[in-house]
Amino acid sequence: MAKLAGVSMATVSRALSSPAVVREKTLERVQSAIAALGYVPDASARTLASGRSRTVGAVVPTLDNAIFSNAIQGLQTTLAEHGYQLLLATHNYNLKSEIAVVRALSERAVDALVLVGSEHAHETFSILEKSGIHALLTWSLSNDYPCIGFDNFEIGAMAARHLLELGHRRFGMISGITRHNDRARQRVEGFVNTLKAHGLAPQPGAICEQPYGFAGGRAGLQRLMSVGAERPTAIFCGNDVLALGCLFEAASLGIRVPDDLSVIGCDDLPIAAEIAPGLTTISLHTRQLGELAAHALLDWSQDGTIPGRTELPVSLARRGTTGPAPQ
Amino acid sequence: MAKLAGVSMATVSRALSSPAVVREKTLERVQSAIAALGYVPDASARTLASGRSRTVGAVVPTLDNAIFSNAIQGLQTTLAEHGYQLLLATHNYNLKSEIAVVRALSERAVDALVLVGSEHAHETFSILEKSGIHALLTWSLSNDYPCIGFDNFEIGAMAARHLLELGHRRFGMISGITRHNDRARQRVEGFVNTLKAHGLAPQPGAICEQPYGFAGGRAGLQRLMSVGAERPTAIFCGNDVLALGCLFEAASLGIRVPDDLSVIGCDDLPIAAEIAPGLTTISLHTRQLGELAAHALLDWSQDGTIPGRTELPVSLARRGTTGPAPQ
DNA sequence: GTGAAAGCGCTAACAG
DNA sequence: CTGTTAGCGCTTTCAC
Repeated sequence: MAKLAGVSMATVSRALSSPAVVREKTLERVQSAIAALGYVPDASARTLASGRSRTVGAVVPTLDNAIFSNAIQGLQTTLAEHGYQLLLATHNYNLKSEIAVVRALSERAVDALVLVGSEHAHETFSILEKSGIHALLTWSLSNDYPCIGFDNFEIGAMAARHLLELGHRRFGMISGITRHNDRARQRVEGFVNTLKAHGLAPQPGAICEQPYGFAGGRAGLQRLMSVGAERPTAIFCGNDVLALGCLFEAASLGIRVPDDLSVIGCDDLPIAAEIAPGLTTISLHTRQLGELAAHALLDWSQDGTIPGRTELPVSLARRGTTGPAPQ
Repeated sequence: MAKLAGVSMATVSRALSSPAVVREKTLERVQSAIAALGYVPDASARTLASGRSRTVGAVVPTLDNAIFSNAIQGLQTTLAEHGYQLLLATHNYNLKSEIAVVRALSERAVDALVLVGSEHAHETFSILEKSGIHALLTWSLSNDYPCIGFDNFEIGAMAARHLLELGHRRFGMISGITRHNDRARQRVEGFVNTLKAHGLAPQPGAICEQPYGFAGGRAGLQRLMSVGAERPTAIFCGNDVLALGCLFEAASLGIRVPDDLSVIGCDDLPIAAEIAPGLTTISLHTRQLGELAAHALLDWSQDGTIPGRTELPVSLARRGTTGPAPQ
């Protein structure tokens, strides 16, 4: 024991967790003993005895999507700065996996958990309640739980307004898979409802769901262009990767953007600014979301401050791939 | 206690960790009691008592680079399938941060740790030794530690050979920052040494280090094109993001690829296949690296099988942005 | 300010 | 196959 340095284990413990409460001289002796012995405290013992693990869990759909890995990067970095570690898990948009993963993390005695979206299995919520783990929802807004996210309905509405202002009248949308994904669903709703409000409800078949990836964006454009005479002159893509795929396919098909077709995405990935013409897209600041989430969780588990509902701003970025309606 | 279901806590423990060793009837009773009570085992207590946490740590430079987030995705998914959790940390290419983070994870009693690259601070290695934590190096190959990675020297050599075969004689390279990054450094060495072996040592100034990002690739091309008359006809970029930035800048500058300039990257990101012409690049299979690492760690901490040195294949993908030397 | 003692909830021999 | 008995290494009252 490091208390071969003349003090009791209780004092060592205090020297480590609340240095302010031990006399300066004692503190020094403890610290040099620690250095000499190469002593490393055991987190599992600390957790067991104190009930706090200084670890937070995060469950995201996948890290293959840059928006999530960026947010996790921000979350982890901020947590680490405050002595917290990150237990990370993914569920690949599978509700069962999410339940399993949340259960696994809850056993790990995480001090708090961040989830993506507001739609989760009943069981997920009940595990959280029973274990009393603080949960923070991200990306979406919720009235029932602490959350920090975007108004996804507004994102869709914003895209619609932009396109309407440019004079378009025939619209298409390439959405991500909406099943078990409230973000994707709300973007569709925001887009469609806004068009409807202008008496321009999109035709059946004009809303096309595609799996995440460039291939999805390509397939989406093919579908939307094959509906006959009433081809859309403007397409809203639920995220930038679909938008990029759509753009690549347009190039393959010889469709000029934005002359023949306007395309707008969402996320504002770094590459959106690099391609020519720059992709019109909606900025989200996902990195910041991760950092804010970290601070909210830190405050929650340290001071007991329950986070409220934080809405992050969204805004239109660039206007390269959208332009006036043809003719 | 769940042993209100008629058995001792020891039996509950066995029912959970080695179900094969308890009688079927007893097992059932325990399980229904568990379900009824909503009992959730406490991982910190299990860890403290057993000395195993069923948690592995991973330390990567950053998640903002898709190659790392892909590998982590593979690692985490595979670990979860076997009941293991992932503690994730990043260091942003900062040696001090890495030490801090490795220390933090070692306190968390991780059963094993995965690191990126073979170059680390002495202190990092000594923490690992003292704590006896199993460490697996990834991305690079090592003769001293268990590892699973790529031959980064060969990657540079492969790029050089490809360009030499196309008849190029004046070369440039846009490398990632080589300080504290053995992968980047070895790629440079492989490239340069191979050229030297053919009597075609690149001029001073032809090897240009740039920070990761599209901007780095753009700046790199500007630098290489401003060296005067002896402009390179072929450029090897240390990774695809730099290569893409280089390509974007070439487009801005009116340099035709591959007619005026050949560009080759490394990583084979999904977008490499989508842009036109497809980016010539070297495939790495980082997802697989993550999965293999998971299996290696699982075997190591469960059966004690010490992983050896695994070299993952690399190969040339596509030939869109490279072509014969001009003239 | 500091020490002594009582666990935190589980696993791991050891009997039986 | 199952119960009993010790701790795992720390935090935390409670006295001093």
